[in-house]
Amino acid sequence: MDLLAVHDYNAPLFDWLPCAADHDHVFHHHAPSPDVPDSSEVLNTPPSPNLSSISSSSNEATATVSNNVEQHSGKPPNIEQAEEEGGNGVRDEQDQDKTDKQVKPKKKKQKKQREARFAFMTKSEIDHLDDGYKWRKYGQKAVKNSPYPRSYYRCTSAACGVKKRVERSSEDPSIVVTTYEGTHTHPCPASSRATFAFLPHPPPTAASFASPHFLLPPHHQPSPFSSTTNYINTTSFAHLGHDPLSRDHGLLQDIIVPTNLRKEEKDSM
DNA sequence: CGAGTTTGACCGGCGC
DNA sequence: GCGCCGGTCAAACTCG
Repeated sequence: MDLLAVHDYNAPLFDWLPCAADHDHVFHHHAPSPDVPDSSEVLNTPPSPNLSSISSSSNEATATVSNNVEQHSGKPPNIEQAEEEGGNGVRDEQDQDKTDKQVKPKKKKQKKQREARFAFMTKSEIDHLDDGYKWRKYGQKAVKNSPYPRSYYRCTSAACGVKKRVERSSEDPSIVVTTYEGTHTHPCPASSRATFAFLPHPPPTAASFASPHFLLPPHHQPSPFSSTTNYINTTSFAHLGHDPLSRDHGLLQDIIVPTNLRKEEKDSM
C-alpha cells in the first residue's frame, strides 16, 4: 500500500499549474487521467495515462490520485462556483429564503468532483507555511483522533479555486501536514521569501511536489524555515516507501504524502 | 473600512 | 435509515 502510494507520487501526476510549464525542473508533468471525461474547463489537458498502471490494483491508494484526477473531470471548484455565481440570482433568491435552514444552494446535485490533491508533511513550528500564494482561511475543524485542528484555506485570487488544508500531525506535533487541492490559475504573487522560495518559480503544486526535485535536501536550498525547524528524517520517508534521492542525502525537507496514504497510516494504527 | 479570521451551523458522502 | 465526519458557508468579529 504504502509503496503504491508513494509510487504514485514519484510518478508524474498532473499538470497542476499552467505556470508549471515554465518550470525548469518540470519533471514530467503530464496530467494523467486518461479517463478523464472531458470537461469544458479542464486546465490540464491530460494526455498521458500514466496512472493506469498504478491504478490497477489498489483502489484505495489510487483513489486519491487517479480518482482525484478523474474528479477533476467535473470542473474545478472555481468553475463550479463561477457557475453557481453565474446563477447569482439563484443565490440571491435563496438568500432570501435563507432564514430557513437551506441557507445556501451550495453544490448542486452533481456529485462533487474534487480536484486532485497532494499532501506533504513539513516539520515546522509554523502552521501555515507561506508558499508564496495568498491564502484566506475559510474554515477550521477539529480533527478526529487529533488534538490539533485542521485549517482550510483558499487562494485569495479571484478565479483561483485552489484550496489547501493544514493540520498538525497528532503523532508528531512538530509536523505540519499540508494538503493542496486544485490548480492555481494565476502566477504566484510572491515567491522570493516564501516558504517554497527554494522551489523554482512555480510554487508548490502537486506536480512540483511530485517532482523529485522537490525532495532536494535542505543543504541544497536555503531553508525557508526558522532555525528551529527540523527536517524529517528520511527514515520516515523510507517508511512511506522509498526515495533514492532523499535516501542519499539523509534528510528531507518535506515529505510528500499521498492523502490516501495518510489515511492508511492512520488505519494501521 | 476593507481584508482576513473565527466559529457555529449546515450539507453531503459514506459506513454500518 | 441513521449517525458520523469532512468540508464549506457566512455572520460576527478582529486587525491594520
